[in-house]
Amino acid sequence: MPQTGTALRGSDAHPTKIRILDAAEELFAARGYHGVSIREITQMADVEVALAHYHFGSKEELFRHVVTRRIDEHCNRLLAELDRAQAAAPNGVAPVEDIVRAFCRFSFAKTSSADAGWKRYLQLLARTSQLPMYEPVLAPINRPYGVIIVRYTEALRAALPTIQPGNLATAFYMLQGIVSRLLADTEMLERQSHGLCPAADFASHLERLVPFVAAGFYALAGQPELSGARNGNGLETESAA
Amino acid sequence: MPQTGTALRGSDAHPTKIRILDAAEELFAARGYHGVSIREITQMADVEVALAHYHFGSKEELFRHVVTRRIDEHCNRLLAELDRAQAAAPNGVAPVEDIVRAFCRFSFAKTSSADAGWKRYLQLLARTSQLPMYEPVLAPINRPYGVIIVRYTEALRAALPTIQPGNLATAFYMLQGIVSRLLADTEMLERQSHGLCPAADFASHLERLVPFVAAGFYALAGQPELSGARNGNGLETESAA
DNA sequence: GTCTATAATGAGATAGAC
DNA sequence: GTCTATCTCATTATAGAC
Repeated sequence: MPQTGTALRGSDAHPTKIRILDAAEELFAARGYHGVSIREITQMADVEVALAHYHFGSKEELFRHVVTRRIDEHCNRLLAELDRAQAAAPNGVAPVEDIVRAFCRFSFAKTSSADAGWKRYLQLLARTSQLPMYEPVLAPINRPYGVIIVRYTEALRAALPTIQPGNLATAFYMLQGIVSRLLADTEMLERQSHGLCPAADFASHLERLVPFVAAGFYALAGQPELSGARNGNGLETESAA
Repeated sequence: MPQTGTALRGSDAHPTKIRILDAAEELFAARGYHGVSIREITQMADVEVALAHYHFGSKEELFRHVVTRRIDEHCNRLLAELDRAQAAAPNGVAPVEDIVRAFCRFSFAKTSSADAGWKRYLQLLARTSQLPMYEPVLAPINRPYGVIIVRYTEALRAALPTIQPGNLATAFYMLQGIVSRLLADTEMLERQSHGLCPAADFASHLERLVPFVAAGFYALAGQPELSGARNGNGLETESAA
């Protein structure tokens, strides 16, 4: 009988295509795109090298597939969390704290869950998002993620009617930097805190992140927009003796 | 006459060793350790491939030299800025705002100055510090940087006597995440703000970062230490319909 | 869909003349 | 210190049998 769809192989839990994607996800997250070879990936997946090319064509295409496999669910959940926060607010305007929490909830939950695949995918995004990768690879990430930025920015503006646009964009960007670093998880926080803040304890991270970031937003909401001309505001270090 | 030290070549502005280091710094910052070949580096430096091996031995050694070339001055300046902030305080206890500013000043100034070398070095650190690199390469970075963490943590604790150790470590870690992302500079902020926050305008970044982060520190200073047992605090997403 | 075999290229590193 | 030439190995990718 001709099997038209992807079929499970007799003995293995997952079909070849999935095994390659899983291995690629793990290795790309650990060492980046250039730091991993297809041979390593197929070796970890326990399949022949040629199968990676058969299923995905090229290494670049494989990387794209690793990202696009989860990006839609990821973005949908980020939006769903925001919707939930706004629905819980009486007038539809969620407070900053709830918006910040909504932005973290799904990622933190997946990273601290038993689902190693999601954890590695989020690590991969967090670690590579700070590198300027070629557009063909980065485009499938940036396109859906752009919607998230817009929706959250709107929600934050509604929660902070007095905030200036530049302050809002920068504050949200700082939130993203914090979340990204927590998801990248190089155990730096655990080392710096001498074990007091375990890298995997995302419930604690969230309980600290929310008041920290919310207070930051409120502080910037009370600040006027910066003027274009600034002199002597603390960035010159060369002239001083 | 025998020239014992490194000598300038007749026509070029810099000696070979420096040219290789400069090219390596730029390329490693742009694409990471694995994304660059020695041949690319020597080509950009306009020297023969063999010279990279003559001067530095191996690619890994070359990368180490790129980092260690500036790490001491970098760390000394970070400490000097902190000393300056503490000296300016009447009782030697600098306020949080000044400590945060001290932590950013040197890096921000160098990145927005005309010195492209420092900008790339800081980019390299910011971009690779989120990747779990092998110890032999990362050790020369982490050793001197560890002193910075300790000194700044002590200063922050003095400024915030009521803050709990876990909250302090996490807040400082969040500050590092923000600074790191700003230095990595993939122009994400500029895109998200529709050009309102130019990536290179670090004076504005600092004016927004300081009140944001300081408010976050104050918020966490008023929070009790987290208890070990936490249930149902907002990280479960699977069960809900 | 899976395997073996191989093509074609680029990598890090070294030897030895100058 | 610098250059040419080369060694050795790993890489991506493909062709073709099963």
